[in-house]
Amino acid sequence: MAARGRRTQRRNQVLSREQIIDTAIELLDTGGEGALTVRALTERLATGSGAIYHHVGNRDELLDTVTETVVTAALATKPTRAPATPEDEIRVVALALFDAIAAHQWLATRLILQIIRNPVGPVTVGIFERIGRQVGALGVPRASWFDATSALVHYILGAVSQNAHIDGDTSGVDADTDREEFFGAAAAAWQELDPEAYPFMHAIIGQMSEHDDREQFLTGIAIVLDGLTHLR
Amino acid sequence: MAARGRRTQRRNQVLSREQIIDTAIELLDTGGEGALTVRALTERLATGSGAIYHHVGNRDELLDTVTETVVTAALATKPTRAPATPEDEIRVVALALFDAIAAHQWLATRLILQIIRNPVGPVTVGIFERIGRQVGALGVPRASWFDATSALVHYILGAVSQNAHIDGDTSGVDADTDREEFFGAAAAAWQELDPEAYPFMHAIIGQMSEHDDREQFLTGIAIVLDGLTHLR
DNA sequence: ACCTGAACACCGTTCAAGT
DNA sequence: ACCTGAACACCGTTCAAGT
Repeated sequence: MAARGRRTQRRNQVLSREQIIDTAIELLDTGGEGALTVRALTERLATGSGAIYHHVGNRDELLDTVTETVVTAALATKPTRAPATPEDEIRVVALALFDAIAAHQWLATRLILQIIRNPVGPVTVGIFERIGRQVGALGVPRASWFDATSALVHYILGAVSQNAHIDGDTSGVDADTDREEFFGAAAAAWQELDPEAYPFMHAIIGQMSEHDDREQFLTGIAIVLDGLTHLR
Repeated sequence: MAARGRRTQRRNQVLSREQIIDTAIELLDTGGEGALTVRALTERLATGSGAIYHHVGNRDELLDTVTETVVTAALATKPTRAPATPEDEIRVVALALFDAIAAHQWLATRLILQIIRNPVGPVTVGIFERIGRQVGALGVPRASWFDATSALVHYILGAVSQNAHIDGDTSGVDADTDREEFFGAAAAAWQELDPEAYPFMHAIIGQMSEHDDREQFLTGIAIVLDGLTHLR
């Protein structure tokens, strides 16, 4: 937002960091990580590669910035109804991440990568702080705050990543391989498994084809929250 | 193992799939994903690129195969003492994955990527089946098996991924940036945060620098297991 | 300060040719 | 069947040169 004021100050700046970030997101959403090339950026933005490097320094840095932008935006959107309980607020944050990854399939891997590489970065810290506050309000004793928050965050990120479905590189085929088809194929593949070697898989095929990702995600959160109450 | 018999049959096969996989793991462990190039492989194995493509078809396929190999091996190692309870067995599986990722930092992202892209692959199915059986033994009602197992697996994979620490590309600096230094830096970074904006982060700095990853991981599992009992 | 675009080093992958 | 290695198309990144 500070940059917006600057733009007019600096008269006619042709290319801006925000523009690069925005087109990068477009490219990523359309064709996955493989589609974000410096050349594709220069083409869309009608510039030279040097111009891009002048603004973002690095492809990897750009990817991190983009991830940060998307996650921050997701966490910032206010829910329609103000959350009434700490549990509600945790669900709001969790679902925001869930939806962000559903909207941007490339985000799952990038988010994890960023958290691994930069555990003190704004993304990690932002999520932790947001969830952590509720853990206190939940009645978890102070000595267990870190453990409790870690458990929640780890679950959320794990679940959310697994739910990214569909190829990260959407280059190959139709992007309309939609969820029904997807789960149908999965159920069919499970059916193929040797029932002697995989009795459990066979036992849950029915639940698999009926289940709803979002609901299952919320059930998982409920399970973890429930476990947290015993830390009291 | 079937291939070993074939090796003698086919007389003097110079290059084998296993060899390629093994050197790939070496390269990955040493220098991260960036170090696994076809050229590096041809050099170490003293062949041409065509030879490698004759055996593995694809860099990406190789990466998947390697991931599968490492995960399968990790899941196959028998614990010193046979697990007595379903909870024990779950911990055994979870810690096996934990240790595998600690030993191969590149594994975290690759594992997630594989699970996203191929949710019916042997890796995903293997982990699910292994954990799922215990969930039944735990007394979770059949109708909740899928939800319960998902919660556990998602937590495990989330937690385990976050604990990969240190750069995926170990190219840049010394790989000996060891954990003490790492957590020291993290704690210091948290200290820098604005206490007004990040009260929770400040509240847990102490726990952060004292905590043990492995123990925290087990605590998390205990929390989820505890939550599962309420599904009865 | 901001941008251009040629040049460089390095990729994954293919393929005609060899054994 | 298995391997060689040159060739191709495509990367990210740099940098002298322009405005």
